[in-house]
Amino acid sequence: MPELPEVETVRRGLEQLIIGKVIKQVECLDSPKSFPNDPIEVSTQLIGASIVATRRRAKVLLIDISTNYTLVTHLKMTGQIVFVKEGSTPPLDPEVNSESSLHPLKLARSARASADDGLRFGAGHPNDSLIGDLPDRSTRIVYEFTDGSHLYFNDQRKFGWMKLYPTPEVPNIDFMRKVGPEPLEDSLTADEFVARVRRRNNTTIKAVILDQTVIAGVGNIYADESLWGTKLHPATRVRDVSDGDLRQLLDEIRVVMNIAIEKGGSTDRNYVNAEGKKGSYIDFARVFRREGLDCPRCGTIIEKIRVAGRGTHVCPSCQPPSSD
DNA sequence: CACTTGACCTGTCCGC
DNA sequence: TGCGGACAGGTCAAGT
Repeated sequence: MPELPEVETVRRGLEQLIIGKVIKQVECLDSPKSFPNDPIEVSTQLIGASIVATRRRAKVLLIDISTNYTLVTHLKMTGQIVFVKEGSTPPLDPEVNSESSLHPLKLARSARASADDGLRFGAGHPNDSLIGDLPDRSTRIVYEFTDGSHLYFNDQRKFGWMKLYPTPEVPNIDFMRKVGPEPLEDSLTADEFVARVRRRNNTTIKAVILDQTVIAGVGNIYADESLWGTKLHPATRVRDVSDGDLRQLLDEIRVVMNIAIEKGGSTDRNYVNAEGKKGSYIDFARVFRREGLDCPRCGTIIEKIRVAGRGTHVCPSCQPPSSD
């Protein structure tokens, strides 16, 4: 699901693909929730304007427009932003939106997941003629640029949203005011991280690092991965975690996120980058979605439990539960 | 106030 | 084969 590394991958892709392009038309194919702005304001501020920059804060993507407005986007769980060149076949990996019949685990573990796409292609999709074609059933908003290329905002589950704000107002958006520091910026020191986590001494360590007001951008995948790296059980209360372990946890968050950005993010089910391609971090994951498989560190079978209301993956040997 | 749970959605998988 | 229910998880609102 789009967490910090996935959103950053999309941002970098868009930076190469849409800077300078001029918007010719905007079409909203869905309820106002996907695009709750006044349509007249949207067309006034967007039509004829050009894309000047792409930014990211936490899991929020920011696309700056020449009219001093910014498209603020949250992909939530199943959102995608896909760029398609004029006249080119849309590159969206067909199995991503067509919900292949394969179990995600088998998909993730398949050594050559892409090699047999062709077979799954015809067999799995309900409508072969629409395979990989955009817009599709999940498309919410379509931007057409003057050169004939398109940008699609897709979201199967409609949790995501895209909203237009005057650029100077972006820092005043409620979420932006409350969100915690960026984990990959040097300005976040280990001391500050420990202090922020310690404010929530009575809850579980996993719930705390998922809290966007404590630290930005950590979601379920990288929470499980970084806790495994620190050998901390996700249900451990913060008060039972040492300062040293908290410092190491920040290091692990940084390590897994940097690797994930290198790998182009994690595609569990729906995530694709700005060119419609899947990320490969999931193949390097050490616990996430690996229940029933061997822990890569000690060989113990990885278990799936529930912590902070989320599916949670742990090695019961490396990450023993605290006695509490 | 601190913390947990449910709602928002759609599609898939599993058991009966 | 069909059907109901559990599940997936980012964030906010409501509840304890």
